[in-house]
Amino acid sequence: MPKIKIKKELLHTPKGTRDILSDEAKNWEFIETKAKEIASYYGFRQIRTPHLEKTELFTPVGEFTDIVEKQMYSFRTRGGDHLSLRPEGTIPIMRSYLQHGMNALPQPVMLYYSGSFFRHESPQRGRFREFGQFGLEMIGEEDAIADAIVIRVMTLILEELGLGQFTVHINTLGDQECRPIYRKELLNYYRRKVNYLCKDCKKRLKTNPLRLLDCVEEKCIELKKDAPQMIEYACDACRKHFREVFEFLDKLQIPYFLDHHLVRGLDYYTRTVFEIFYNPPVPLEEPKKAPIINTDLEEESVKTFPPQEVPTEEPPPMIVPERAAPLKLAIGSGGRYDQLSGTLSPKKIAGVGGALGIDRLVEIIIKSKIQIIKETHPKIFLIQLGPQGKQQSLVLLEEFRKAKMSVASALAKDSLKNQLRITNNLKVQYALILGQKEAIDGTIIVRDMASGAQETIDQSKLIDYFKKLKKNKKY
RNA sequence: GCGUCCAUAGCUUAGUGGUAAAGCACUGCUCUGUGGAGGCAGCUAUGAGGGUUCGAUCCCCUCUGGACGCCCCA
Repeated sequence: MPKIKIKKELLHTPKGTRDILSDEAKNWEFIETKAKEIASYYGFRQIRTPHLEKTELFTPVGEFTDIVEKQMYSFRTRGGDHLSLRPEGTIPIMRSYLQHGMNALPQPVMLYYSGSFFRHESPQRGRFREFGQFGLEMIGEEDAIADAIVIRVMTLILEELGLGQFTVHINTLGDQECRPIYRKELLNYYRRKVNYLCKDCKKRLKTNPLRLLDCVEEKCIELKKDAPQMIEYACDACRKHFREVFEFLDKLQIPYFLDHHLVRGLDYYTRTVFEIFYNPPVPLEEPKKAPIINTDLEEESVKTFPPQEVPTEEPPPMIVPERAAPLKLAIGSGGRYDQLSGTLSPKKIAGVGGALGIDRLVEIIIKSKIQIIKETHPKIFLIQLGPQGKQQSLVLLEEFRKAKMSVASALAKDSLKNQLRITNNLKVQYALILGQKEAIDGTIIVRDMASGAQETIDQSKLIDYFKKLKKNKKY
């Protein structure tokens, strides 16, 4: 045999992507199943859109956002079309809504989706180039109750997964009417201080002034303190909408946090925006000192919005140990996008949605050792010996399947010892032994693995035998 | 895009300027039809490419990949 030169680098998933192996995949499946179940209960129905869309479709994400600027997987097809792997879920769904005239359906149209999204970024904790999201969209409803329902269902999913320790950060970005006014104010404020801004923020001033608010440079944080806040400039309608949203959240006892500096990376958002953070019960590292940003936020939120009381269950004071990264990662986010449809069609369609990052949920579940999936062992294992035993075992397995009983086997193995070892490793309760002799006699040996007791019975009575055991809760 | 650290078998780790050791796992045998143990055997690695050197897995550079942070985001 000539030696083959093996390209080892081929045996590696592309950067930022990974295989989800069986054990982890169980968690994915569990999360997705749970999420679908809850979303369906609330009236959301599934939608599956292509992983590929026309590149241009995503421009409403924002011309100067990183996503559009440099994170999209875009390419030209052989036919000359410009396509992209979808970097987010909302726009394709809005496209679908418009394409299929869903405005003719009873409104709002409530949809959920689950699948992969793609962004070309440098990978790090909780960030991959292909990542999973479970998302909800409620299209065709302007009322604040829609915002609340989206948040309710998302948080309910978290609770049901045993991840009840979260805080919803929420803010309003105003609408077409009031945001430009606010933007202007913000610009006025910062223009006078342009020399004190960091390099990035000087750029932001031109491209996306709202982003100035979440800069983490010390000098910018300092300036932010006195910066005008959106809520002060929100028009009456936006103000009312925002108040209604967190009145609903109060009612639902969802721990939230008015974060006046929350702005999102996607330009199409209007009014409500939110991000959900997970707060582990026990921080991985003790916080050395309270981070400036958060104490600062907390005071402001109370001060700025007295009309409603902050929920009695005070959101945990966002302890963000400086070095414990997991806490900083949003596990879900979303917002309202009443203007989005306007960029794609003449129709004005309101909408609100949000998505959970499945990769991050899985990570939390694994790290915090939350047992969501019971380990399941097969209860019965079929051992076969000899050619006839092997043949007959195929027949028996099929009978078990029809009877809806699950039976494990290792048909490729030949030695009894080997198969028994596997049976034992799988912690199986009963082994069935079907050898040449039994195959000819039409019998089979049932072995209780715990006691080692065996009895020989007719194959024809096998299913009934186990049905009876099951009835008596013997396994 | 930037920064810090990292790279030895499927996994977890040793080790040395003279081509590598162990545990776990896996496969088989011991034992043509009765498991968990033991024994024996087998398998598999210095991420890629350059440089320094008589000689590099070890020192240097580049690349690739990873972890973490920044930016940004789920």
